[in-house]
Amino acid sequence: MAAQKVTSMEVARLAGVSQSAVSRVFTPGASASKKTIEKVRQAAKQLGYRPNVLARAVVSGKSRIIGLVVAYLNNQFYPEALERLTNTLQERGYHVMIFMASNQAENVDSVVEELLDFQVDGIIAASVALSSTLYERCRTVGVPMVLFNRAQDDLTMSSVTSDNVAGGRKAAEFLLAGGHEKIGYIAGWEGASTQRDREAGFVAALQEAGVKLHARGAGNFIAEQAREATLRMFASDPPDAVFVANDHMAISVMDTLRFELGLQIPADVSVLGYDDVAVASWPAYNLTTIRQPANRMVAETVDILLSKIENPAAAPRRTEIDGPLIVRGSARIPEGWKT
Amino acid sequence: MAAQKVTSMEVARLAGVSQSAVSRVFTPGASASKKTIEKVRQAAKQLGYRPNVLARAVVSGKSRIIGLVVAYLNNQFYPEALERLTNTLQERGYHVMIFMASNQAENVDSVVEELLDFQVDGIIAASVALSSTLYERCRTVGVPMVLFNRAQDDLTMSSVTSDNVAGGRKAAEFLLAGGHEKIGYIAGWEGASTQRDREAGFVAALQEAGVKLHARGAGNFIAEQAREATLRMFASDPPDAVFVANDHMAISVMDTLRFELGLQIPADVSVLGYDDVAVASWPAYNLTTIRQPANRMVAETVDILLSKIENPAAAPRRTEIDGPLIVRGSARIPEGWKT
DNA sequence: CTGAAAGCGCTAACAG
DNA sequence: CTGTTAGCGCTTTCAG
Repeated sequence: MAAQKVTSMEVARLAGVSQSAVSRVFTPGASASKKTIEKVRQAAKQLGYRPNVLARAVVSGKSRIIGLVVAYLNNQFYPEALERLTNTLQERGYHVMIFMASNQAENVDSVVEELLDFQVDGIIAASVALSSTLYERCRTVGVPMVLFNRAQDDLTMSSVTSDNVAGGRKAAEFLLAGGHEKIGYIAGWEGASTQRDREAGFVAALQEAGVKLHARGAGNFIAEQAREATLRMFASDPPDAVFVANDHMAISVMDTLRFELGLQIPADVSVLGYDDVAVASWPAYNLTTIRQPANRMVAETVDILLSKIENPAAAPRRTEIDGPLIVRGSARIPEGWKT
Repeated sequence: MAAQKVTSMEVARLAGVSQSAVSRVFTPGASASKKTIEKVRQAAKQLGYRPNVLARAVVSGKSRIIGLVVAYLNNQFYPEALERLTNTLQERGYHVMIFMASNQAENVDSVVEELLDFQVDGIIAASVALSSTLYERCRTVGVPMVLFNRAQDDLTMSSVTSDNVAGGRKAAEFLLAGGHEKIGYIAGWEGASTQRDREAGFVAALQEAGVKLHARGAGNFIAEQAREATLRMFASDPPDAVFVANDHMAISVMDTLRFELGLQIPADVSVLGYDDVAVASWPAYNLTTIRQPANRMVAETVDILLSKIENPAAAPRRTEIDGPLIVRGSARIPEGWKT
């Protein structure tokens, strides 16, 4: 029966070396003679010793823990991103502590405080907004943070998003090219920069073509609210095309259109989404959408965060990754549309 | 500008008390005079002090970190469970460190070792199998573990699942009552107890009715493999009903049946799933399925784990939670079927 | 390269 | 109730 909890001291005793020798053997950047390493490894294995990373963190000041704050997981984009994020960080020798937070700013703030208590080396805030005082706090404490899939006005804050304005434009151009004239928009949560940017790009492109938004509803990024907004929007003078702020809602909009209102897609109405989550490609939906390149967004997020951890003086980066329009069958395809 | 990292010592100095007094004020079970508490709180606020929970963990031996090991997040059941798990634990004052692991046992093992390095107070293994040596290791180290949505033969291992055998039976009874005669089954990953139990219950109930399985395919819990299995199964002498080991695959099966094979559901073939994830209720699928009560499963999991943490002598619990059949439209409804 | 010694930030007896 | 004194398990100078 192995001991309850083996310390470096016990290993040292068995190996006949000092405790600090043991420490060195298990510290990446340290040096020890081949013989010592051998003896220590041997003793460690025999005892089943593994360093206590918490104690290490206390003295070294590096916990190698990354705090991840995330709001909702029912939008498929997040589980996907979360999985990649965790894997990538794991590969780089970091570990993820996860915190759920609703979008209420106060909640996010208190949650980040708890996170700081764990001496996290960095924070990834996925799709949540946080107060500037809280951000300020992270900065003075010296914990870097990057916003994932959300941006804030503060230019000192690093963030990674897709190019939402450009994405919104692409949606408009596609609908316009398809000959649509009555174009509606179903918005996400108004507090989100992603929502605002997508809409801004969309409306701007419409305007440049001399078309004004035919109808607007708010779905708040919530499926049921998107359904209600759809019902309202189609009650009278319905649009012939709808751009929905994300796929999660777009799916709900399609269901409502087809199964509650008996409309054909895209014969009666075209639907466009944003994200390209897995379900968008399922034949039952076959949703035309703007892809958010989750893998690249994750890679970039991790890059920014780790380089800031390794070099606190690094300048903040605000990355916007361009995502392509994925043409499927939920929206009329303009004649001669080139891939 | 607040200091970089404030220690209890600095607070003590400012408040004019000893360092241990500060500790006491911030330790739940400790006592201090009203005056001391007041002074300390005041000084702490002024300095922006918060206790370093890592240091606390080192000395107290309690990290209040729970390690969560999870394999895949693309099956919607897991994000849902993960969200609840995290929230519940958060409310109870614990925090979740998340580890992704593929189903390869070696991978799971190494990941659990890393987890142990963080001195986690407990482990939740969601849908992964781990070697008995690793489990043994957790036990000697004194870290309780509970299996979520998976069980193992070892009776000393706590686990929480739905009643998969009963669920399998319910599926069979419903199909039988619907008058189906050629009944197929699409299996999940054979290494999973959930898969085995669902199939066992299903086949047993069929057998008792004198019906034998018409066809069997393996989908491995992976959507694409379920599609291929479906194609194979329907190539010749197709069944008139299929029970699929989980919703994730059932969705894929439905897509294949309708869009690749041009079959009507349930007119040509009935489909039954297992889990009742969110998408099952979407009108585009409207999948009849056995519900896994995620909320109750999570509550039970947390209960078992925390009681084992608080009282290490607690006996292991193996809970199987009964889940109802949710009748929707993907399978023929037997005449006079009562809810 | 190696051991001794100091110390990370905090909790937990222990006297007073 | 409070301050003093030991540590927790580990990293990191500092001599040798």
